[in-house]
Amino acid sequence: MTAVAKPRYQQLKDLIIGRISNGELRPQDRVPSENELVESMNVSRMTANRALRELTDEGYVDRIAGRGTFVSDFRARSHVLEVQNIADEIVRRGHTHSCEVLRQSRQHARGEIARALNVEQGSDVFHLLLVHSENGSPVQVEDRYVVADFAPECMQQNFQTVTPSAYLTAISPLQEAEQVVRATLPNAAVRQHLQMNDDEPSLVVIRRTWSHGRPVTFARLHHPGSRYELTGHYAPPGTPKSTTANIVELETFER
Amino acid sequence: MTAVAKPRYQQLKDLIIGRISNGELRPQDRVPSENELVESMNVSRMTANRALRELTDEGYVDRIAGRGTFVSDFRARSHVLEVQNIADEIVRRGHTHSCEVLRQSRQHARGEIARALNVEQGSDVFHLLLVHSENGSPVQVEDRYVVADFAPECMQQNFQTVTPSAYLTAISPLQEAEQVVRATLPNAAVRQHLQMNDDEPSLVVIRRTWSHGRPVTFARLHHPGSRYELTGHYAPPGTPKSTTANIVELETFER
DNA sequence: TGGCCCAAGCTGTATATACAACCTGATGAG
DNA sequence: CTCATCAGGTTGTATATACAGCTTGGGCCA
Repeated sequence: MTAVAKPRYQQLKDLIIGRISNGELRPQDRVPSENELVESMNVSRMTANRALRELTDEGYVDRIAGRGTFVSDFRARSHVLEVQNIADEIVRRGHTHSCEVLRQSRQHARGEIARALNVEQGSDVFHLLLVHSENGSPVQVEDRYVVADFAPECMQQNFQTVTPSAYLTAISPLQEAEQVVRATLPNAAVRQHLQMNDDEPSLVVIRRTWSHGRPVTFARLHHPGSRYELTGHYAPPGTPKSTTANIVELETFER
Repeated sequence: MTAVAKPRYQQLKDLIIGRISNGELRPQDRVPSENELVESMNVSRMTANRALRELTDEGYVDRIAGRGTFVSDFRARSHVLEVQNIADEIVRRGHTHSCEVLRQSRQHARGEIARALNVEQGSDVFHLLLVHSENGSPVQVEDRYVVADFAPECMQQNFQTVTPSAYLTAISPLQEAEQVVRATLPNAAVRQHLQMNDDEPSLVVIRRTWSHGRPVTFARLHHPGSRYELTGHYAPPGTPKSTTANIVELETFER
């Protein structure tokens, strides 16, 4: 038990992250100000300042001089996890998102599913199979497994209106993700759902997501290669924002 | 001219980043200690501490209590930009990397190349075309353009031994990157170089990289879909490292 | 009523100071 | 010669204090 006392600024951060994680503090909610933390937590203002400043850097909160500190919209944090929610992505492009639910069942985890979610073989999991469309054209087949006791209300959800990703992040913040991207020729079922040509490749994203230190969901996301691409932008934390303004859209490239 | 004075801790950071960027400070070199900065820069120790601490968070330097502050090995920083160097990746798997140079020429940037690199039409650029192999099996066709005045020695380099990525990062740290991932059917030339079947899709990564605030290189990286996948792991900066230890390899999955 | 100004509270930065923990190299005892 | 100890430098953390700049809301004045 090498339980050396954690630094006080870290204790403050853990306290606030905890309140955000368990829903006590929700996006847009006001976080105690530095001076309030000084009083209630018995620390100096510089220590409270460091805790809140680091939480800002890590995307948990936003600070506005003269107003206060507020819990970030999850949107602001999600960039850490890259593309998380295809519905948001589509809406951000100004297009309309729709979704068809092909399967929504409870079953026993077997083989690779149980291993991926790190649960016993035969444990209860939910299985979701959805097709997401952009302006009526299918762009993603979502084949997702969710650990049952993480999301007990899963069978009552209407995933046409709230995507699984949005639902899961609403239950608890997703803290860690792992993904694999592949190019494959899809099987007949996927090809049919996505209205793809016979020789069209698909871009497959296999993603596992953690919450509170354990895997909670495992998804295979199939996309038509001709109508979907993944984009990413990476910059170290200290990069001044001005440089990103120079970035030109790559979408105009034709191969 | 809204040239309000930058905060002093930021000035210190810029100063040190500048010395790293221009090669004055190289990996493993000692960075001035907090007390040295206090004396030479006329700041308080807390200000110097903040500058060095943030540079640590951003991956520029490593600090060891009792010893000092040292410029990071670039390897430690590269994770920010995700997969950068396929040779390192292959070596890390314990395999052998080899590379064939198909083209290494100077030419004038046209059309999309000039736009992507944000240079005048007709500006000088270097064009590289390489095939990377893992244990003798080709895994990547690298089709890269480099702004000429950024890397004037480019034609003298032997890219069989040092990959363009490693060469470019050695010249100057890459600070920002943008990438697009697509699944496509490759053209005949790429298919031949990668020894792919007729109906095999390829995973294409299109990447632009910035240094000192301007794009310096633009690359199209083609991979055989059956032998290559992209993997990524995302965690917010504050995540304790213990959780990552739980992560199981996904490579065992078969589709 | 409408507009202005100001006080209060907030964040952002900067300094001076203090103590603890850590590492290294020199010194000295055996 | 070998080993333990110690001094000095370094980072890590914490506090008290100060001032600047921003935002909001209330109250005053015309």
